[in-house]
Amino acid sequence: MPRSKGPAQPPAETGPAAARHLPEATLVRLTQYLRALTELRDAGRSRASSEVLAEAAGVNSAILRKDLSLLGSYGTRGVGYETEVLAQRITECLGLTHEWRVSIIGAGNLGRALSGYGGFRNRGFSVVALFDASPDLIGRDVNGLRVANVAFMEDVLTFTRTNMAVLAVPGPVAQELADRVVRIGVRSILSFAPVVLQVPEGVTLRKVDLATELQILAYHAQQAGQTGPPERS
Amino acid sequence: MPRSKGPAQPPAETGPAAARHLPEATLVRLTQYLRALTELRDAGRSRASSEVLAEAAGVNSAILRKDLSLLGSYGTRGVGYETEVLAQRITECLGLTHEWRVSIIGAGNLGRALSGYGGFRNRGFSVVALFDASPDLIGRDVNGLRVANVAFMEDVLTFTRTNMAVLAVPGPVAQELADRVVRIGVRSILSFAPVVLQVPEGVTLRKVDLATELQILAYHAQQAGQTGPPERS
DNA sequence: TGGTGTGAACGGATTCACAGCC
DNA sequence: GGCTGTGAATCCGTTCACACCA
Repeated sequence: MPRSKGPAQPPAETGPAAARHLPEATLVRLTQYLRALTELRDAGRSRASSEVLAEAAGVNSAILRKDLSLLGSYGTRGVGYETEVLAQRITECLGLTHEWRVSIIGAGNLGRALSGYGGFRNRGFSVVALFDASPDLIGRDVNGLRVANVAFMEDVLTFTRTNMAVLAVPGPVAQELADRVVRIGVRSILSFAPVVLQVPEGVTLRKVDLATELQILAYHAQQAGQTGPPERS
Repeated sequence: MPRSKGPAQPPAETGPAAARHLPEATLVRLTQYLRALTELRDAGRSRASSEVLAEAAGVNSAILRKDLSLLGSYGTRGVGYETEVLAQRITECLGLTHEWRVSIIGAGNLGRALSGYGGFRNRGFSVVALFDASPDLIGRDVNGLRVANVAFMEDVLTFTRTNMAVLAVPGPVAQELADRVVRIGVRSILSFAPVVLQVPEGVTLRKVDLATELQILAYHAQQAGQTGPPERS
């Protein structure tokens, strides 16, 4: 791949829909800015400075300005940012302008919790299917969705035009299900299974691991000498 | 706080329990190595090279060796690492040698899912209490735990000697509950609430945000031009 | 010979500081 | 005067390459 390191990218297109490749760390923060902007707007503020916005998003203002500058110039010097305009711009950049159809694989405790999570529908995501292998669950109604038999997953994924899959299944079956989901053409997967998953190039996989989170907390607590219970009553 | 930038830390202690401050990125990987080591050991392998171990953990071997070198010299040149010894060493570094007592605040879908998650108990974490504010849930049995009234949270946190709290509550009440948990002396919090939380210095807060994860997937999918449903049948 | 441990090079992300614009 | 947008400096983490050792 001839990726020259010359600073002069071919001009290509400098239109308002630019912002080719955003760093991962910036992406995470953009979602936080988006939430903060929505809150500010709902609170009636049509403008906000980088300082105010950064405070609401829980970051410092320098990195916020740096991040936003990657999307183009959407602020006004001496004034600040228009919450509505900026929120729209970020929404566009993140690819949230149309609905994403999410299927959740696994209707155990976690899968059911996810299917009922309100934060999805508010932000451009529709949960369109929920699968399980257990006869006790198949056919049951969960948050307005009928649990489908994972044996027929391919058909349902196709029928519902699923383009994102969430794996909420036990570790031992996660790889097999990931393979099936990928084979049918889904290229975005969020996995809660505590195992290493292999996916082919072109498929985006993100992982959330609850045990990892607690282990990291344990490390910091131990570092701070908090090996025992809190000593205050 | 006079944090000098001089490179020469006072020698202090160079014993086997060293490893003062590990970078955050390394911590995340250490938990993955630990899982991989446990799997390898359970599969009967008492030794593994950095190459094998890295493969099992889903990282490259250079960074693995770099990470492990921060814990001291626990490998043998020309041979590899003893899975048992190394697992023990990592466990020790992460502060997992004694049990951590976790309380889950919020017994909605997510809270119930977390309370039943087997990955905790296996790794040195005990779920000791589960709270909610809803009369419909208080007193009910969930995964062997009786849902406690959040109004009496302070008493129960003290009684159970809770030293880690998991917030699985709606955004609007998360800050208030975080404040109460901190006030009683808990210094490690894992939050699933989609809001920015303020905690005082000395308290470690980690956040998991499901909507953020999906939004980042959406960005990558859009980048790859997958705006529509998969086109394969 | 094979594989660890590590200095050095590299690259990416954050912070600083200020020029430029409203 | 105030605030954005951004080069420059800095910090941190990853990759490379190889000295060193069982």
